Amino acid sequence: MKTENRKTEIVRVAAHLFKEKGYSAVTMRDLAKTMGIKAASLYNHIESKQSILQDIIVSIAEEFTQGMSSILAESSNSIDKLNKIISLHVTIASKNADGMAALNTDWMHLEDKLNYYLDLRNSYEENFRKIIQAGIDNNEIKNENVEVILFSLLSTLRSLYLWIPKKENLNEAQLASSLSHILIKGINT
Amino acid sequence: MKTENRKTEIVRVAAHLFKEKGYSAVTMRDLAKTMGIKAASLYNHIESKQSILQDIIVSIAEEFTQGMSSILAESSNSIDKLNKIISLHVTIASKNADGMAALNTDWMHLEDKLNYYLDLRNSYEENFRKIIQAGIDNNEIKNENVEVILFSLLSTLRSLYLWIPKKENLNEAQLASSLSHILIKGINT
DNA sequence: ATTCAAAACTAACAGGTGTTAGTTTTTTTT
DNA sequence: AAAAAAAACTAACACCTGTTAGTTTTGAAT
Repeated sequence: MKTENRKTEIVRVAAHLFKEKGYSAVTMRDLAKTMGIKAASLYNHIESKQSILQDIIVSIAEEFTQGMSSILAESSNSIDKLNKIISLHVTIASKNADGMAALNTDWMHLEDKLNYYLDLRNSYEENFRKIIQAGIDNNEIKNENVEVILFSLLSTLRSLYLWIPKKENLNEAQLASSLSHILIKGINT
Repeated sequence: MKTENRKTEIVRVAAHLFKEKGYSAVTMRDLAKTMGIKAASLYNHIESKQSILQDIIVSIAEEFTQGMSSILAESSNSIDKLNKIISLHVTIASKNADGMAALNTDWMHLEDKLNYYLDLRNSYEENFRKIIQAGIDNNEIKNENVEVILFSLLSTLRSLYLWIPKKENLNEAQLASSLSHILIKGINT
């Protein structure tokens, strides 16, 4: 059973460096040194620096897209959907905090895949917005400005990657539950 | 009356470029081209690229520190203090969204001033934490995990710079009010 | 033991980086 | 109009950047 091949390891280490200094400030020589090899050797495994960023961001973006798709397919009410979105973010950020950092702060350095990423992100936000609006329409959610609610929720959820690695004494279920109370009880009736 | 000297203009333009691509990805030649001059000419006005980042981040960090200090000096209750913190963030993010971007995403590229910045940030967070804890202690705020409340509020407030420039149809007072309802009504009793 | 592929290496490239030195042009002050 | 100050310029530096080409080492399969 092949567990983690060299390429996957490189991408994982790169994501960790990207989180600390950002994509542009991490050189291929930095990455190579952390891997214990020379920069040129990286190219036996990866195509380019850019392809590493693509791997990191696209895989996570697609994970969110698929998660949102599952949530929409379920016939639960709006608050249930929001709770599942919260869990989705907690799960992904817990599993891949480094990758989430790249997605949040380095997406603008995507080249070929930039438009693809932006399309996924816009779709995600639009679905999120519709869930909130539906909740307002059927009195599950207070009649506040939809954009402010969306922004407030997404800001918190998108920042989880910064915070989860520092608080290891809280497990995923506890965190999701606590966030649900704080975020949802604030906007429901 | 001297309005804006050349150095201030350079720092302002730099902050705008930093917001779009990040500190590391913006070159002095990029900055010079945007200013309509040659890169070497920048050095008649500024000391170094690093000094531009310092100017941007330190001035904002000190603005927050001073704002927090004023809020603490007032003898209002915890919810009042939180509302004033929200207004502080809305005001600063509205006035200087580009600078907020640098503070949020490029602080790790500070060299000499890194520790000073981190000290200010830690103090700010600690004061914020104490306000929340005091609110819990005297029953103004629900007895939820303080760290999760702090993280949730700060995440939203720190992300304002991303969002304010896109929604120009909402004025500062309306935004602060709307945020207060959404963020505070969720955590008070 | 030999073969073969995976993964490392050295050396180098073409162009980009922040910054300095010295000079010329432009603007302001007298 | 002359002098002084501010702000631009050209040219160059020492080093760093991602990446390629060609070669050697390593480790597993035959």
